Amino acid sequence: MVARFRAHRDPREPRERSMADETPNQPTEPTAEEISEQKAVRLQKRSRLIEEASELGGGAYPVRLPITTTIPEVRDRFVGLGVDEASGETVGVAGRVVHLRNTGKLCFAALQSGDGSRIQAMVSLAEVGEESLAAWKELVDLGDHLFVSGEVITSRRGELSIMVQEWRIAAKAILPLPNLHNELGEETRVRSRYLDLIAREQARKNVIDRAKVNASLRHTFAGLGFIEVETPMLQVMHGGASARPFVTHSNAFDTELYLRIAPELYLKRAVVGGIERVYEINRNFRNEGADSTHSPEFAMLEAYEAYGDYTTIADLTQKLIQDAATAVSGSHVVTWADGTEYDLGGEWDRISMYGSLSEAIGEEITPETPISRLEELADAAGIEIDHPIPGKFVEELWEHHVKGGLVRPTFVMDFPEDTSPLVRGHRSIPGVVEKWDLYVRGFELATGYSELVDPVIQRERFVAQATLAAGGDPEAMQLDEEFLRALEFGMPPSGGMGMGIDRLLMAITGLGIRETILFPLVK
RNA sequence: GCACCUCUAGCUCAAUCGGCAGAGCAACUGACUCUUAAUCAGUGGGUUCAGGGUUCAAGUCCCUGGGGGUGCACCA
Repeated sequence: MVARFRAHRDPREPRERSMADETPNQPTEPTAEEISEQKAVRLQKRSRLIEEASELGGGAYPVRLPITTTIPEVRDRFVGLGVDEASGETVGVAGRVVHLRNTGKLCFAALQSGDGSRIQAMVSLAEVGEESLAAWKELVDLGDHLFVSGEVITSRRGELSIMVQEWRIAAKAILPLPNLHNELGEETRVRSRYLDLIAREQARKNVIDRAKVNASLRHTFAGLGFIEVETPMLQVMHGGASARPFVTHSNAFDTELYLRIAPELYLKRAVVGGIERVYEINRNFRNEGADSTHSPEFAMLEAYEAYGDYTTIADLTQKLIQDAATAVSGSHVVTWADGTEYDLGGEWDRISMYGSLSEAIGEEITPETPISRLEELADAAGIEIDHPIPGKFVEELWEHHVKGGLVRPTFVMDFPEDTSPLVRGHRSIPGVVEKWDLYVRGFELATGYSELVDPVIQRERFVAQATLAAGGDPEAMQLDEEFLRALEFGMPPSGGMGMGIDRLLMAITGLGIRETILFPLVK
């Protein structure tokens, strides 16, 4: 039997078999022994459907079906139907077979649509006749897409059903669906996300929530007069962040190109050009480690607001996130996948890094605190630091003493100057810069600045970075002469912000990063 | 990069001390006009991730490589 259908399926097979002896390393079609029993059976059914297309109507993969409505619509419309009632209305719907019970003269199938809603199809000998019923039993498998038309009724058990008058295979599945009663293993969920989407409500919800968040962000921006732009992802030189880039090659220009690590330098050019409220939502690529909160490619939001500063951009960030939370859960209180409720509402705390650290250790720490004292405090806390500069000690001490205690969303403001060389100095406090990090759910969700717009200082700092790059630091920025030239024409004072979209989803849904990405990179 | 855990049927998982490789669902044959993880009778299905080693005997122990996960380090 297997040999018979294979002749239909693959006419090249005899040739390949003879070639296999001469070139055993060439990839060949799987032999009959390599195809699983279940796949072989389904391939036979597929062949039969195609051969007998005229009799059965449509074959295995019809191009068009007389669909009149959707499964969720039917469920909605006939919600009031009682038990063992007939509606008198005929519909035609399609869905994937996720449950199948064939008894002697009455067969049942549950059809599932893409949103996960289901409806039962009942195939009765009395309605369709012997031939159609027999064909149903022989040809319909779990996992097939099926079209049915018939009257909407409820079964004796009260299940909303379609009493089938006509049915057709809408698309024959030749691989068996996974067992829907157990969750897929974690690896299969990620590698075969399409199966995860069929099997798991949460997987479908994740996709929809992400779309809601993206739509909400754009809606909020639009309401505030921000313009969305798209800037280069292939860049001649990488800049705007400290990170290792992916390198690729352009045949047309015969040059190395970098996948961008940040859109910052282009968005600032846009601000120079007069697009005073500008943002981009797109992918960044960083050739670094991957773990539960880092992905090599990740969606990033960057926004710049001319005549704003790091406080106005913090206001904007809070509104963007609160609106997104509302779009997903209907309020500022979100419910994570584990059932925890998390409140993103209200005005978020804005604490200063030095102030909160001082409070936590009961000792006044300022940019003037001598490095010897910082070293003692680090030793006491068991912190080791590779490149001992005062700001690094302050940041590490802050992470050790304060970070873990942040539960509510919190802006941590005013960072040490020596660890943030590319940020504008604070307007009134020497030694610190106008930068904040937003912590939500214990991780850094966004970062904002009063942007450095002085072209002379920017050039000095770029030169310093370029010196590092020349010295072999793979993360140091290159000197972007074109960007500096743009700044020299004058960039208005601006607030700027960057936020990881994947992390925003994590904050709203409580999921790991691989769950928030539909198709995460896997080897 | 380092350490630990893990990989078995289409899917989810068992397999005691190294001793015949199993279950549920799925599949196949048959019965059943209200099933919905149906029931009943019967049947088939395995390169135990790959390669090497130890042993009378390896899913199990050892080595090398690969995939996945977790922690640490690095990193925004």
